[in-house]
Amino acid sequence: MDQPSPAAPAATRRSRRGSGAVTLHDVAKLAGVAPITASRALSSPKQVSPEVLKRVTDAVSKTGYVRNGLAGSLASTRSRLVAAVVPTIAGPVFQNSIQSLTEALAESGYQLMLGQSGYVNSREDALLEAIIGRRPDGIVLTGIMHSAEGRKRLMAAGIPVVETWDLTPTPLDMLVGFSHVDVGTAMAEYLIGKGHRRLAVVAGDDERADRRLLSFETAARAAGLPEVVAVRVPAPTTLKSGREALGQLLESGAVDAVFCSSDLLALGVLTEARTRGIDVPKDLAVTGFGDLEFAADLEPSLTTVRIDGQAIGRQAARFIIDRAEGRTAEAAVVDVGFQIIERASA
Amino acid sequence: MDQPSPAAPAATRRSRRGSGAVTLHDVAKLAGVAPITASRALSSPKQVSPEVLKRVTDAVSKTGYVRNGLAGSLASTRSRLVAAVVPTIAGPVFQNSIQSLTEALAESGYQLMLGQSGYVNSREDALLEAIIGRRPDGIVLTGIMHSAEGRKRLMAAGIPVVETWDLTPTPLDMLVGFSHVDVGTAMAEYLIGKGHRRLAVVAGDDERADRRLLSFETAARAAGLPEVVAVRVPAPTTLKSGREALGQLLESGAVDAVFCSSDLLALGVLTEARTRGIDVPKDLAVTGFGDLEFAADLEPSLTTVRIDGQAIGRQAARFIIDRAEGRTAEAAVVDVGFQIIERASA
DNA sequence: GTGAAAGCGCTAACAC
DNA sequence: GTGTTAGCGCTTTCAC
Repeated sequence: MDQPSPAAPAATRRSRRGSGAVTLHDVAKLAGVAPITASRALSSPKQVSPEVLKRVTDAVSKTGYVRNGLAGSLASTRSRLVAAVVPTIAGPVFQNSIQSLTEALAESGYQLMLGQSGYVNSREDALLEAIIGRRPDGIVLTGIMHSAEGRKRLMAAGIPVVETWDLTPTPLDMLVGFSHVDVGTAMAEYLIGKGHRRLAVVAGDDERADRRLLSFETAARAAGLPEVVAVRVPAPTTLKSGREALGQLLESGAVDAVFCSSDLLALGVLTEARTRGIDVPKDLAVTGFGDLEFAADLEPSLTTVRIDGQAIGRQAARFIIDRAEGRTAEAAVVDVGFQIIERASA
Repeated sequence: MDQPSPAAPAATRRSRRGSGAVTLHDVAKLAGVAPITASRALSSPKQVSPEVLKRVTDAVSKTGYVRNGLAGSLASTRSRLVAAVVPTIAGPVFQNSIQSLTEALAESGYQLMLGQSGYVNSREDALLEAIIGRRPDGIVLTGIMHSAEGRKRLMAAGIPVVETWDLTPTPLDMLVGFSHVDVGTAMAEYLIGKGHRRLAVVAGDDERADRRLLSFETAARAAGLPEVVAVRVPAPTTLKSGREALGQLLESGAVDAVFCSSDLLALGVLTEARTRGIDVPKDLAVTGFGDLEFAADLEPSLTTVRIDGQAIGRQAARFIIDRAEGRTAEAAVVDVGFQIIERASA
């Protein structure tokens, strides 16, 4: 049965092109079944007799076969790949989301593809093209897709999309987030309720922070307070920006409460306040945003807005997997809300 | 020339299966060329006459065609996908690397696939299988691949591998990192040189931190100092762990310098020291590891070990792209080194 | 510079 | 439960 050829290594050699790797064909031949049967044995073992199953798994371990997912995806039009787009991975804000997203996906056999759009939207289009080209089973966006071009492409691609970390009356598809407007309002009311009158904001230069700032200002105005002093810093926000921002703030006059658009910024403000001998919270109330892991253990501990990033990631995964498996996703929009965590700094 | 069928939408409908999306065939037909010509027009425009190029690009924009990378990868055995494995994305340590890796890859048209292995190696095997199945053009590992099974699989797969953030005399393939042993030694010598005698370490429970700890202890012993006091904390490290660790440290007697295995841990130690009225650096020297963005702006600013995470990411990308494009990677091992950044805390 | 033919490795659809 | 057939959408090879 063997061709008169030089003694070949265990793994069968394929005809002309290809990677030279072991294929399902090789496994099937070794197990004495048809390729499709080997395929079934690997992807849905129950559909196959125990005997055949054993022969196939034996052949797999004997050859060291690893399924070519590219070929499988092409044939089945299901890639089990999910793309996530974040402004940058360097900010700690989205880490929890990405982590839980990755985990939840992995549990169901899906893999995450990561793209960074930057805070400017210029790269987004090229990124989108690269992503769609891979035919992921879903795309998770950080924030809302605003660009008309982007929306069009995404809709045309017919790939399930989850927008996150924001709320909009006009979601592209699915959505899991919370209202930045409500955050700004709630924080203003919280600080006002604590008796603060001269409010300030240190906000990163990004669109969501802007909206928190705006509603914060509106609420302050509505309460008859003096105009909110706002300092803008570049995104992504840093401790350093926070320190510098407090300096600027103090120059522009008296201020008794600062709402920072990230916990890192707040840590900067806290640090600068300390070096200047400003007592927090007595002389100055400081609040952050994100409730990062370190917020509770700062000195003073940080009053901040808790966003359940894990829940966002998990829910986004659920949404996409449900779609991919053909289950109808029951709800297209989930508002995970937020919570003001009262601690020592305000 | 048209079949007597109901007026169809712009995009041609395909025969039976498939995604229903526009294919290269559709584009080619519209442009009046063969599919392969359309393919060339898109992937190597120079090989095609200007006239044909225009007809093809017009057809692309008219149809909204997006290349199916799955099919392309299958045919060309080049996926332009690179996998990265990190213990967790939640620690800030690897962020710079991942970010610059992602960027460098994107610039050359490659995409990043992200996998989290956790700090325990149990998930690693399943992850590896999932990754290899996608036939990435390269795999970037955080740390060294130790498991024999993992090494075997990786070698068998024939995929370029870059191990990072460490050094070993027996790399799997390519390597870009630095010596943790040297870091430990250098930091011990630095602190000893500053006159400190009672050294301590707060280290995350991970294998690389272990090695820094070990060489730190060895150097202290060699200098005739009393035994180093070590506190282990769970990985990933947190500010909270740092605070608690200092508490433990103080119980075990006098200590005048602490080397923390991450800057976050060091921030915790700094915070706890302040609340206890311990003056840093007068009563206690504190050093970190990582030189995270915030280290320079803490109060006191943090003496720490700078690792150029960006360089690691960039070099890893270079390595893999060079391999993928068939250029011989000139050097298989790059030691990016490290630097002790002297600031106020020690 | 352009094209025809032949797969890449897998799975959906339809048998039996 | 298992097999046959026919692609998924692209690119390689080899012609012209």
